[in-house]
Amino acid sequence: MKIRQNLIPVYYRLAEDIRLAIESGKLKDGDMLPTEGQLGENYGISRMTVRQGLSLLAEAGLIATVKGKGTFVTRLRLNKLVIDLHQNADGNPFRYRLVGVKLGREDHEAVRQLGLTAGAKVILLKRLLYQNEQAVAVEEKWLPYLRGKPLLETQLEYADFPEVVAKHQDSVPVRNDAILSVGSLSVEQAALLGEEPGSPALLIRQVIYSRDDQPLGISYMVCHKERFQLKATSYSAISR
Amino acid sequence: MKIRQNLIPVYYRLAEDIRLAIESGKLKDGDMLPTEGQLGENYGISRMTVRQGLSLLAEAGLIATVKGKGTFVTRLRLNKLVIDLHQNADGNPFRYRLVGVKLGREDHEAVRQLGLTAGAKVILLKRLLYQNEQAVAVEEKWLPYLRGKPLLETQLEYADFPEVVAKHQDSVPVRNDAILSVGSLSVEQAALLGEEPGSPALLIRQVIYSRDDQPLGISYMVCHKERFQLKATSYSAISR
DNA sequence: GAGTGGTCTAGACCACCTT
DNA sequence: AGGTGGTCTAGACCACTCG
Repeated sequence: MKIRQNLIPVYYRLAEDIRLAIESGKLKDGDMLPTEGQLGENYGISRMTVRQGLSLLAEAGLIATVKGKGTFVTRLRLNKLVIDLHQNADGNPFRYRLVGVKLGREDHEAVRQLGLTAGAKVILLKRLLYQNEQAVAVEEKWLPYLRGKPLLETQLEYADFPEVVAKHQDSVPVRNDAILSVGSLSVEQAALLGEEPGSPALLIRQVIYSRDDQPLGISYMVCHKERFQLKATSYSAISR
Repeated sequence: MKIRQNLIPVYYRLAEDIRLAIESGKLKDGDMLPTEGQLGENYGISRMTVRQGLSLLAEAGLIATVKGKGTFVTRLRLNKLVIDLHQNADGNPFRYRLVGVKLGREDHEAVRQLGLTAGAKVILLKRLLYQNEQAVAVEEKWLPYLRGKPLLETQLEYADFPEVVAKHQDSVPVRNDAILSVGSLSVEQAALLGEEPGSPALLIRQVIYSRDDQPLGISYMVCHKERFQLKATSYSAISR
């Protein structure tokens, strides 16, 4: 005879119990949890179900399992932060406006980094990022030109950089490496943002790679230093 | 009679097979995978084992399961990037050097944000971040003063901000919110970094919270614009 | 009602660690 | 040798979706 609480899975409640014990300080960094068998007995559930609960905590970085030894509380890694390039620090998403498309053999650092054979054509896209009718950043993207893979206007107005690359390429994008730094506005960028040329700006340089580490696209974002702030957080909830 | 390949778990090979199918383009965004039952038959394994493999892919963001409908390929979310404040863009970790400790009732934006009662004491720590014998950033940290929770010199020289907070506080730090922006060097900061006062710099403002959203510490990092670049990546491998 | 993923069981054997 | 987590089974019932 079994009584089943359908609303909340048992493994989830186990995970919540342990999470609260950790966050309240009852379980401290390095402490060993009861063994999976013991937890199963305590909750009257099978070991596989215990493991399902513990896997949630491990995913969130709250515990670490060591084969042959046990399961231990780990201090949260709060140095690892997640940024979402979709949105500004206030949580609002961006609008895009295309301000230029060029097709040809540009001479630019990005073109060389795309690793193209000499004379290959590249596409250069310039977009303005808007928020509340105000320009907040300029984005310049380089993509290798592929015949039979037209760029659709709608994509260019709405899709973000990884999405544009995904739609335009045959290869599947699997990685995006970015570097954040500080630079200054070019004359053209300053005009688009309504700022003084040379004034400081946040730079975000993205390179999107395929599985075999071929660069599929490069993006330079130049962000207005007051209107664009990047938010990053360590937040990692346990789900389900 | 069973033949067991001990080196690589079956669920892992299942996950790798599907991952390669996705990354090579054989399975496209939105495609439905075979059902869990079918995959189990194909590989001659039980459904729970299939699910274990699929959970790896779901964790990495390659697939999404929908109850009652099926399992579907999802385009990787390459907008979400992870930054590691432990290290510079070149992958080398930092060294810290304490350049000042103050205990008292400071008047600063950070103190108000700590939500302390009027007149409560705060600790102000100033550290220099070094790399290859070169100062790359200045860090200023505010913590509420707690009696009986001394700050150890060794921690201050080696631990990063979340670790210092964890050691000094009774409450458990559970979240770190950061904002990245562009600012300029104060006279003191410029002197420490050997730069001109007022020259642009990357600002990283971190606030560490407890479970009940109490701020436990605030950190301002001011980074030399050539010597300090932040690396961010979307990379998410499947493990085990 | 048929098909799907979600939860859960009560076992089994294995690999690893400690004593 | 005994304890731990890691892998895996062959079922079961549930909740959800769709025709």
